[in-house]
Amino acid sequence: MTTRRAGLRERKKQATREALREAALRLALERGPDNVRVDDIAEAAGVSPRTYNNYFSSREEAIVAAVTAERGSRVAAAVAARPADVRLADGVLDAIVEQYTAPGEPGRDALLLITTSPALRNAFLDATAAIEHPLADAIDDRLGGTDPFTARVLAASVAAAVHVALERWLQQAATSPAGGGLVVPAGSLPDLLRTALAPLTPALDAAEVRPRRAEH
Amino acid sequence: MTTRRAGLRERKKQATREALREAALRLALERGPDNVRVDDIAEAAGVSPRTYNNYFSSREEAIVAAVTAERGSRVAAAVAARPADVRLADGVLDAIVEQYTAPGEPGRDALLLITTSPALRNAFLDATAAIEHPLADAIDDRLGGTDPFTARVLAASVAAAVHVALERWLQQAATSPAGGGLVVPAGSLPDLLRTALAPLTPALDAAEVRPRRAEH
DNA sequence: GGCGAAATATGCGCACACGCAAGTTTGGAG
DNA sequence: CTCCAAACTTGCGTGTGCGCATATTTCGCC
Repeated sequence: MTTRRAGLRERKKQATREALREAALRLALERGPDNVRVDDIAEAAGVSPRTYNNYFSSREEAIVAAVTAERGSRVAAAVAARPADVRLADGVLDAIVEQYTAPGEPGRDALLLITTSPALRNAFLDATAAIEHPLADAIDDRLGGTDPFTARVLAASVAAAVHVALERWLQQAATSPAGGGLVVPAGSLPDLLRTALAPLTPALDAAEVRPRRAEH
Repeated sequence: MTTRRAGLRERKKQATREALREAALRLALERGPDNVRVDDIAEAAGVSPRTYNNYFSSREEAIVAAVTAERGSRVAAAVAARPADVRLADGVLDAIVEQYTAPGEPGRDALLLITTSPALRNAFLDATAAIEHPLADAIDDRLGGTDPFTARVLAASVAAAVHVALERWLQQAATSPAGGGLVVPAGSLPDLLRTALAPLTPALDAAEVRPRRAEH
């Protein structure tokens, strides 16, 4: 068929996964997050309720996934795409900021929706952990012969910093419900991300400069 | 009464919380983790099943809490107790290693139990997040006039590194009994913690040396 | 010492997450 | 083409997490 690589199976899986994401987000947007049951999402996607939980382990996960899907691989690709002569810290920072400031077309009102419900906020924050493994691989590639464990720790730290930044962002986004204006004027997300990642710069630099064993 | 501080309410809360922890761990040890229902734990602690979920939000949390309780405040206190002239990085590292290598009397077989069940492993790893806030406060105290946000990020990174170390430790603890194929260097938990925290040393040093605003 | 407000404990009900054991589909080997 | 094994889906049953309304306990205050 039109598919090049062997994998009709895999295509179907990705299709249902995306169908579930889209259905979950659409229903949550048009009815509000609390008026959507998993059965509704499953039905809208044309699968059994049980199958839903084979793809997502919580009700909020599918909604959030519509926004955060592929964020991990995107960040990893962005890091890998930086020219080899830029500092690792800069590359990582730019890649992160780039991915988190380009929510694309469908993401604007979706993010507003997420701000609404505490459960969705937590799910959104948890989704940050998904960048850890791809980012670890990307960092490991950059560091060449260094211990992969170090890359792993650095990636986890970056993810943790992003988590803190997003937490702060959501927090002040929720606390500023003044006029009800959907616009969140306060500290911009890029600034928050830069500020949160700044303290890690020395660690990333050190890992890059000293490719040998850590220290005695 | 014998209580000094105002708080009979608080005392009772702590009492039931500890009763739940202890009951959960005891039952899990004598019957195996899968043969313990929340109703059993609640009954053993003398409270309603509903009340259990006012204290712990999952079945595993109580069992794990019996081992990890107060770990956050312990770490924070240990950091605060270091003499003022030692480097922050060293202080944090020593405090962490100290707390995670002194599981005390009741912890040995409990940790073995946790190794058994994947659900318990995850709960144990999630419990690592509890050190973030206390540690952030402790680091903030050390850094004096610096931006608290930086301390927050550093604490989150440390917690993430500890998480990675524990993950690796549990993983090889679970894989080792079966043939022990791929044995990794640095088998002991203290070594793993030191190795995981080492890459963050430059970040902690930099935060300590430059107490003024971040940059630019 | 007693009283009103706040915090906590409990019962009820619902939706959810997931293990298990079928049925159903896919990919490949002969 | 056929058939088998592996992967995926589905229905069922159970235990669980938690919102809500209510009863009970604790605290501050006079």
